[in-house]
Amino acid sequence: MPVKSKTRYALLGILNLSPMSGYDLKKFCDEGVSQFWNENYAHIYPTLRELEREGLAVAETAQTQGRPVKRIYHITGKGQKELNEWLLMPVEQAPPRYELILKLVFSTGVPVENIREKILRYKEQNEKALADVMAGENKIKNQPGANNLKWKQLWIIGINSGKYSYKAAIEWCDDTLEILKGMK
Amino acid sequence: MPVKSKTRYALLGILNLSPMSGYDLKKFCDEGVSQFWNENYAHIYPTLRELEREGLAVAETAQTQGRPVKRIYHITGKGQKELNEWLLMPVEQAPPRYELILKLVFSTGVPVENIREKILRYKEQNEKALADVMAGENKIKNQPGANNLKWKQLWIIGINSGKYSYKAAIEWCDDTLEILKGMK
DNA sequence: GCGCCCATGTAACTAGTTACATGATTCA
DNA sequence: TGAATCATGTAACTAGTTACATGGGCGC
Repeated sequence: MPVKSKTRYALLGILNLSPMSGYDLKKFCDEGVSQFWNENYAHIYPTLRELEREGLAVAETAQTQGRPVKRIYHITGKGQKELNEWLLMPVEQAPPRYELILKLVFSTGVPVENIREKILRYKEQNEKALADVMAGENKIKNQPGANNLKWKQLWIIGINSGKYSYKAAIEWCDDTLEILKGMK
Repeated sequence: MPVKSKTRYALLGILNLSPMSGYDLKKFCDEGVSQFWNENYAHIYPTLRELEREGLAVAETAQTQGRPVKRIYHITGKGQKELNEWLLMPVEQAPPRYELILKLVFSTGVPVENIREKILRYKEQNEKALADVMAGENKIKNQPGANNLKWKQLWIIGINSGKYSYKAAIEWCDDTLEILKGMK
C-alpha cells in the first residue's frame, strides 16, 4: 500500500475519535493537536471529499439555519482498516529544514543585535509553546478516567515530547544569548 | 521584497562562502549542513539557472575530461545584496508536522510492541544525529583560526542547537520507553 | 567487469499555502 | 455597528520529491 498524503490519515485519525465536520476538524487541529500537527481548510475539504469517494468516510448532512449544509463525516470500517495499516507502519523522518540555523551560520556580516533579536523572538515562541503544552497536559489529566488508561498515556507521551523539545530550545536560546554577549 | 523559495537563499549563502558547482552544492548540503538543511538536484539545478538569469550568480564554465561541462557559480554583488536582505529579516516559524507524535496519539489500538519499535528507531536516529553534530563540532574547532572568530562561533551555535534538541529527544525516548513498560 | 563517483539536467508528480467567494448569526 | 463565529468550498500558486536520462573515469 503506497503512502498517500498524510492529511488523509490525520483526518481519519481524528474522525476515528469522533465524527465531525470539516470545520470541526480544522478547530480540532488548531486547538487539540496544534503543537504537533496542522491543516488548513483548502486541504481539509477536498481531502474529505476524497475519503468519501473512496468509501473511507461517509457524510451525514445536517440542516442548519441560514448556513451551508453541515456535513458530518463518520469513519467507515474500511477507513479504520486503512488508518490502522498506516499506524502500524514505521515513521520515516522528514529531512530537516531549520531556517533559523541556516541564517545563523551565514550571518557573519549581520549585526549581532539583529541576531540577538531573532534568538529572543525564538525563545518567546518556545516559551509560549511550552505553556500551551502544559495547559494541554492538564486538560488531558482532567478528562474522566484513570491516568493510566492507554489513550491518556499516549497523549501524555505526545505532550511530553513537546515539553522536552521546547525546554531544550529555551536552554539553547539562553546559551546562545550568553555567547552573543561576547560577540561583535 | 517578497520572500521566494528558501532554496534560493540557501544556495546564495553557500556560494557566498565559496564558488562551486551544482554538484558541489549538493555535496555541501549532504555533508556540511545536513543536520539542519537539505536540497536535492532537481531543485538545485533549476534554481541555479534562475539565479543566473536574475544576475545574482554568474557561471564560469570549466572543461572536464569526458564529463558534462562543469559550471562553477559565483555569487555577484547583487546576489550578496539580496542574500543580506534575507538574512536580516525575521524568521517565521513553519507550522509543525510531527508524524511520529500524530501516530502515537492515535495508537490506542496498536500493539505496544509496535510502538516500542518506533521509539527505539527514533532513539537510534537521534543518537546517530548527535554523533554527527559532535563530529561536526570538532571539524569546525579544528579549522584554522581562533575559536572566537565570529563565523566559528556562529557555526558552533548552530551545532549546539542540534546537540540540545537531539539530547532532549533521546531523553524523551528513554522516558517514553519507561512508560511503555507498564502499558498493555 | 561491477559499482561508485563525477556531472548535468528534465518530466511528472505530490504536497501544501494564500487568497478569494459567500452569507447568516451571535455577542459586545 | 462591527467583529467574531459558523460553514462551505475553489483557483491559483509555491514548494518539494521521485524517477528518469546520459555517459565517461576510476578503483577493486
